Amino acid sequence: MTDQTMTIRQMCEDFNVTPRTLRFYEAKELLFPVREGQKRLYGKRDRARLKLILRGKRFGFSLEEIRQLLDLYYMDDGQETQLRETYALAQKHLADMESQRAELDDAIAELKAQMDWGAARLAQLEPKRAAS
Amino acid sequence: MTDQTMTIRQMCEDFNVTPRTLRFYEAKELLFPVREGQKRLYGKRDRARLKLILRGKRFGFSLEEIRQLLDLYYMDDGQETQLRETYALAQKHLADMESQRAELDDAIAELKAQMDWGAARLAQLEPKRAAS
DNA sequence: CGTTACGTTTACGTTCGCGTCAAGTGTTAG
DNA sequence: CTAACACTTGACGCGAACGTAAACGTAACG
Repeated sequence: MTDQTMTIRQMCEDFNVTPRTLRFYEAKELLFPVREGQKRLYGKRDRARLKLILRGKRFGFSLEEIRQLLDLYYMDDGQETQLRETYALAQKHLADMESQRAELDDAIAELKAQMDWGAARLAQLEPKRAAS
Repeated sequence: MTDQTMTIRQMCEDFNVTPRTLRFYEAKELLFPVREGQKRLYGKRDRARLKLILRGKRFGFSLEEIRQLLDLYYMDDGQETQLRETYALAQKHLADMESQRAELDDAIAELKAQMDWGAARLAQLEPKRAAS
């Protein structure tokens, strides 16, 4: 574990996932840990990617969608065509995320309204400490 | 299809789902269409519930979680204990959704930054119309 | 009266995202 | 040397959320 690399265990603890999950992501070509002998070593790049993977999952993206998006974050060279495609893909995802944000705001507002209504009913059901 | 009820087909078209999906939700006790003979008839209540179901799905909630949450939106009577439990559950979901919103904002900001960087590289790669 | 259209139930199949053994390969501690 | 431990690669299993095919009901249309 020279440099800033870490073993699979450390990764699991840091990100609260299982080894199975990390190997699964590797099989799906989402992560590319270096091999030292037979062991996997995860570097800074892998940690950044994993962070994005887990975030993407929270937003309901599939691992395959995430895999394609990850390319956007790691294009140092990249041909122009590739760059354009990835850029277009990112635009779609951005639009998706923003509409998702709008929906989420609506849902939050509705849920709050419902909860206010529920709170009112609870207060009405229990007027014990009304004279405090 | 008297009153304001609709058949399974109309529901499918309105909400862009398959009949299989609606029957599946019914089997999971998320929807309760009335029966006219052997056919299902979906009313206003079912449409409202389906809307909430699909919304919940977009935010990564499982059907089982959604089923429990739906009770909050349809409690006309409800015992106090039940009401309290549902209220507590709703609080957790609200917290979850708000943290999700925060994450989403971050992700959107990051993605935008990446896209700006990508746009700059694209402009640099193609300075054809530089003298316009 | 046939067939076309829409509905039904039953039941097995599929994809995703891992969990869970099973069995093998180093590497270190005693 | 051996036992323990960490890591590895299969391979099968599993729950969620449907898809899909088979077989049947029934109502209307020509």
